[in-house]
Amino acid sequence: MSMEEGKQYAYRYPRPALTVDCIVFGLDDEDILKVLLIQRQLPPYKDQWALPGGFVQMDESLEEAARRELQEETGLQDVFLEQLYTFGEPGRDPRDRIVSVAYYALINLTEYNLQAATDARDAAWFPINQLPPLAFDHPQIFERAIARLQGKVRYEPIGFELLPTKFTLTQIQKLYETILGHELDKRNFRKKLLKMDLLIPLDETQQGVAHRAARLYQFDAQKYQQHKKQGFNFEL
Amino acid sequence: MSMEEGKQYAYRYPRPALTVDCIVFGLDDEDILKVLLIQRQLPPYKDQWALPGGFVQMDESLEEAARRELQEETGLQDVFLEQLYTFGEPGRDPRDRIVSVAYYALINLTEYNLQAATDARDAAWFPINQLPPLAFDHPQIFERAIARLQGKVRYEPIGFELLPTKFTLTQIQKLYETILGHELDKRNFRKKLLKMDLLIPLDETQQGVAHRAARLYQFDAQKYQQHKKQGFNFEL
DNA sequence: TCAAAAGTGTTGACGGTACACCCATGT
DNA sequence: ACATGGGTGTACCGTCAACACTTTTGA
Repeated sequence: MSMEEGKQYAYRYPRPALTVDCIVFGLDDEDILKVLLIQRQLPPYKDQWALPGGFVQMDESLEEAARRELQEETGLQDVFLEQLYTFGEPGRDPRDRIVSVAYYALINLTEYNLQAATDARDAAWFPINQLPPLAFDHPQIFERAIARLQGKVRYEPIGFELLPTKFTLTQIQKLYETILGHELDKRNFRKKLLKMDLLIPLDETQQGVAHRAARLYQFDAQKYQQHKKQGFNFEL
Repeated sequence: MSMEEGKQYAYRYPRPALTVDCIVFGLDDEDILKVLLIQRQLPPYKDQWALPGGFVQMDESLEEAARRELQEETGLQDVFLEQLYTFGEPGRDPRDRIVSVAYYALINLTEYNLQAATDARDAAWFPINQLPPLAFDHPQIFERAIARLQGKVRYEPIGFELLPTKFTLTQIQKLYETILGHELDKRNFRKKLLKMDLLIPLDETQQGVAHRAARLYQFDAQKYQQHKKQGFNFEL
């Protein structure tokens, strides 16, 4: 069918509803990787947990819709947000034909005020390996998000989006171990990471630990952009 | 906005139309990488070239819609098909709000009868670096498809989907050179590829060439699946 | 002084890259 | 015999993986 015929078809026939769903990853104070879920208050799947999401409005782009949802749920703006995949099996919502464009977001929970999200009686953060049963096809969406995250942290420095601006090398190593699901060699990891020349060592150490305090670092996003233009490839 | 509120919203307010667009890559007799385009017969963008596509029906999944379109345009079934990205800027179609889920397909043009596609007065294959001006935001869709292809051929053996079942090593090298946009060293390329043990060398050579005939090989998809399960990673 | 994590180098194996010539075939 | 691509091996270098002990700090 050509687009022209299709256009007329579109007038005559019903259209699927279009939503966005967000998989919001956050790293908490204890360096645990968590996902934001909403407890449903109405059927179907009443009282079950689900990904935050909502309908796309006629005058906003898909990404704008996702950012709006995110803003409404967490109060956060300017976070890392990327389209993940579009889910459209006819039976995925029992009420109606609903196609959902999934986005995933990376935020760091330590530095911002997320009371709005965490205080809300119907929203909560769950460790990624202790999720409750999820509504709809949200388990599949979550699986795909994890897979994307695992793939992408290896060749793009998106892990830093989850960390506070100042972090220790151990923090980022633990984060990578959590995301990738296996342990990494400390010396090799540090060597590789530091050699990339993307971290600014600070004259500051972590505070309040009962052992030698680790040096803090900052990710140099500007330098990364420069290097990238010159063909440099981040890889861990 | 929660899903529940959204549901009611969905009843009261208009929905975007939902289409699929297909970027169909094919390798022709002369090992040129081409894309299938359709010439539009109605405004907007009348007489311009566009990606094949059409509206998603209420009872079919997104991938089913893409396969149906593909079947209608090329007559082909069981081809490699993967979701690429969903495009939903409000202004991308001047007539109406249309959100399009893009898929890309890989087919080999040498072995199948594509008269249906090529004979059609309004469909034609264009070399990927000699495209005519495209309608709508199709240039962006195409760009993203190329980028995906470039990324994916490096770590998944999808290049073979474009080749005939029997091919020479030079053929696949040229294909990689075309997709990646730079030349590769012949000896190193062969060494790496053959070491993976995924190619079955045949007792057959190419025919009708005015020089020494090259050996033909076949991709061993079954062996690839086995290796993959055991943690093997294709990489070129 | 103990516990707990920070920090630091070397070696051997492997894989990547660069590179040039002879061979087989058809015209 | 010539033109055209087919086919092959080696040497160097950089990167990765494995591995253990000393240092600092707070309790």
